[in-house]
Amino acid sequence: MQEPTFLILTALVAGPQHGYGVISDVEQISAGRVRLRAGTLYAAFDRLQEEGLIVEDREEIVDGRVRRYYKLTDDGATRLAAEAERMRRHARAASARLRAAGLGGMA
Amino acid sequence: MQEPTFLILTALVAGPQHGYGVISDVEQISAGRVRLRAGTLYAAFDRLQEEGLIVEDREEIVDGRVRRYYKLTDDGATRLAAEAERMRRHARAASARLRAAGLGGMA
DNA sequence: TCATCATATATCGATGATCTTTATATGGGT
DNA sequence: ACCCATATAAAGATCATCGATATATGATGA
Repeated sequence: MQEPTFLILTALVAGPQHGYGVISDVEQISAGRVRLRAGTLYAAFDRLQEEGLIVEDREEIVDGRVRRYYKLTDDGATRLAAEAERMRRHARAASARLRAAGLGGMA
Repeated sequence: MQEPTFLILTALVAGPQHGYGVISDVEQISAGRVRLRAGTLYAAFDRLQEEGLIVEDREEIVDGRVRRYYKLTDDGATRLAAEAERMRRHARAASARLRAAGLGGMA
């Protein structure tokens, strides 16, 4: 699972959100470092729904525009937890080795 | 940076290694979970050398077969440290939210 | 008022990067 | 005769990026 996908799932843990809500949330989560493109997001929505990790929650009409909300499924939460664990393990392995080698820009 | 690339760099922190050495090392680092394909590896070697994150170290001939060793550059180590930090941050954000929501398969 | 511009929202298609799959080549060990 | 270690290459898949389009409302300004 790549970074944008991971962050989209993370955003949805906090409750159902629509496209643009996810975009701003991800920007916050990543401290402004990850700015999702609309194309990336909506393609990911389709794919994740296909995989059963998210589902459409509801639609609202606000100022004449549709807002489509998606929410995380149980499978989605389980999957996200597994991915987080995997990332933590890999990050730990890398840092341990960098420390052992006295390298690694921890200036 | 995707997972295979990250793990290849991690493997090289421990010192210069050749293709098949990296494959076994990555298998160890990831506790058997990530098994690099030859195609993935050699393509990544080319790309990472292009980017200046690794360099060719030396060649050996063992039993008539070439072994080409690569090693991490300083840029490579810095980059790996940054990626590890980024992953840790994202993993932490996801876990915090999952915990707050009482979800997340931490059975 | 009317035209224009910006904003929020969603959609689509082309392109690009990275990984997977599969096949090929070679020399030594069993 | 076959398997293993090692490297290379090409086709295909997946996912992300980039850039464009569409629509309705709100804001700006002549």
